[in-house]
Amino acid sequence: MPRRRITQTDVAAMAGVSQATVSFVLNGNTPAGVRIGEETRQRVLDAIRITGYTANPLAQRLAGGLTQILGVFTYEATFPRAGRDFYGPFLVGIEHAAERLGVDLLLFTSAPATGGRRQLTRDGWQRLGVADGCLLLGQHEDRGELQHLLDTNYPFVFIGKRGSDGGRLPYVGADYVGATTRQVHRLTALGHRHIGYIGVRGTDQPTLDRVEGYRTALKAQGLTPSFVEADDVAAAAAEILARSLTAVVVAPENHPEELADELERRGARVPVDVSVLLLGQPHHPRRGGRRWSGFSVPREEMGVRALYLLSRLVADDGGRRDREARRAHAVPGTELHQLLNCPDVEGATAVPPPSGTDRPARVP
Amino acid sequence: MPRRRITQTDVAAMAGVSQATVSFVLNGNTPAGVRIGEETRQRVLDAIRITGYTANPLAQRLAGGLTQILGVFTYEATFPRAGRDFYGPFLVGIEHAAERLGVDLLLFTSAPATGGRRQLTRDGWQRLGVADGCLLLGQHEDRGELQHLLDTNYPFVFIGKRGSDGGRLPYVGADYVGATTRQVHRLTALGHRHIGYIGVRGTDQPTLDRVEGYRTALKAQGLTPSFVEADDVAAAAAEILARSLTAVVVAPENHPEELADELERRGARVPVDVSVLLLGQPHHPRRGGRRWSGFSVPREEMGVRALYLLSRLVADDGGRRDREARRAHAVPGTELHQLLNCPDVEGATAVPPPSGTDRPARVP
DNA sequence: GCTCGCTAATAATGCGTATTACCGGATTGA
DNA sequence: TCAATCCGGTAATACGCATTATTAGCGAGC
Repeated sequence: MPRRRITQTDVAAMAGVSQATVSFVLNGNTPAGVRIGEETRQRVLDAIRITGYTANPLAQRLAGGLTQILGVFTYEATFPRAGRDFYGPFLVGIEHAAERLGVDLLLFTSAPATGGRRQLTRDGWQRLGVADGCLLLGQHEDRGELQHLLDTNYPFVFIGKRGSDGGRLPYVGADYVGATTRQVHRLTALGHRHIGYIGVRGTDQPTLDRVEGYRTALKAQGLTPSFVEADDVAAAAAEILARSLTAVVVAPENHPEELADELERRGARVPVDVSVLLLGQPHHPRRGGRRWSGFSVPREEMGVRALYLLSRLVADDGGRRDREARRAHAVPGTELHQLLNCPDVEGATAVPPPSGTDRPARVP
Repeated sequence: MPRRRITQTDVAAMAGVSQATVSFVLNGNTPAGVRIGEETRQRVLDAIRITGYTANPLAQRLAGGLTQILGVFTYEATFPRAGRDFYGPFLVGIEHAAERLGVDLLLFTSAPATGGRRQLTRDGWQRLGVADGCLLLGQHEDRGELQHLLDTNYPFVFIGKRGSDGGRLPYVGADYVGATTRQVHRLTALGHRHIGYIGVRGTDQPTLDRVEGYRTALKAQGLTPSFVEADDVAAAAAEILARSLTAVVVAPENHPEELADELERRGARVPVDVSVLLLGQPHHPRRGGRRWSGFSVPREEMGVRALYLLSRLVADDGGRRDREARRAHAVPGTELHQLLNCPDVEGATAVPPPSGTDRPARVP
């Protein structure tokens, strides 16, 4: 009952040629010494049309070709059962790009999860091989794994800026430094002089970048940084008031909602007494919650760009010929390291400081 | 530079045996006539451990095995750029199940989209072959495509009940009939006697089921159905008031939010004057919008069950031996047709009818 | 007559695995 | 002693495709 699928051999039989001829016609390739007459070519093409033949991606790959499948590996669950949907927006972009590229997406959901984090173990390496290349999303990174990726020359692209040894790791990231800098400038333009940074200074790249942006912007304005590294919101709020800060910037993972609540509980209105700029989108938008001012991370666009970049890396790698002519002229949008702009979000949590504390820098 | 991956031949060389022996040891299979000594077996296993060998899924599949990849085909974009995220909840469940099954997911994003709908054309058939089986999500269905699926004996499972010719199509659906029936009973229990059904009666399965549930429940109560098939909310609202309905049931795609607004604009308060039960989750939950009463579709659970079912179909199909002993005792949770319960949502849009119109059926 | 050079293909091989067919030596049965 | 049986494996092949090496035919030039 399960009738075999049409193969090149079937097509060949129908056209009265050899399987190899069919392969040549399909690929348009006539590698040095092989010629196919126009008449035969047409016969083959007709046979293909009639039988509705399509290549078997697996066999192609096994024979050294490409599957037209691109992989997506997430270090955490791609679609979390609980908690915020972090990867969703990326996938929207990734899928869109995949559609345009005519490529299927392979989600590596089988990777063994150790302690909630997926590992790219040896078991996983073989599975990667099904795809022509792979997108890596998530903060976690394992030196050994990355080295192996580089060693085997397997095409991959990180989503999210890679700082350490970033030179060799292709990525598409968000410009947290620039965006954070701009947020501080928004505040100083409103007249703020005492601007704090809320949150523990972790070692993940986004945090490092936010801190750098904050530092840079304050220095440019001749102001002194004020880091509030409290463990809980209550302590943070107390510290903000103790230091008489009129504005703070805070990353989404540092509980801005709760912080604002805590501030108001202590009599400081947001934003009238304290402006709050959010360095990214809120994690758990509340129903009827605040409309945060700050910036947004272009996740969808990152997904698109990352897949395009990956696609190009695959193409470069797949076409083993003429390696030199490659980066003769860099194709725009396919640089190995891309930092996308994070557009400002107007919102409603940034206003001039209360009079009597700071003064607007310039009165219109 | 791109060092070859470890193959069975490499392992064989290290263990001093033939490639075939390695294959036998790996599969535990000793197909009638082949015997492997315990000592050799251990040597092979050691070699596997040392080299970190893992099977290449492509080669396995090509040789008639399984890839441990399951496909997901959506007739519309899986992750829509705009509009509601319909498939998301399903994917949460699907991914979770995939993780447990140790299986990767292949998203068929490359299928050519004609007029916004993906087609499963001949071009797609070959690509399907990469996966051991496939999940189909979306309302659209093409007779020819389905017939082909059945003919080729390719394992697949629909998400969403399949009515027409449903007998042969495996699916995991939601019990819209039962859930809708229950909603009407909720209303009658509150004392409503004039209950309308809002929305054009489409031919898609969920709508058919909702209408059936509505009909059944009303008949059981000795009440007469009242279908409001207006094109726009204004007309619908007018009709509701003209017919003096005290409660309506409405599917999420029929703009319940706008309908409620329109009713209140005309002086009828929701739910005081008109109770509204939502037959499913709202499509575009508003910030600070109503907390709808009604039921919810267990999409996540549907995803889980569907993938489990698919996995079983694949296993049945893959183990070509002893076909008969198969459904000797049906494994629970793997019936070919599954209808999942849609739990009630309490909400705040269902109250007893205003006194003077209807009376509570029973006063406590 | 024989080689050279060109056209138009085909035969053969490899990719990594599963599987079938076969084989060589040792032990047993008569 | 010779065949039958059993043990422990190997060789060969197929899967569907890409690619390299090779072949057959034919007209021209020496």
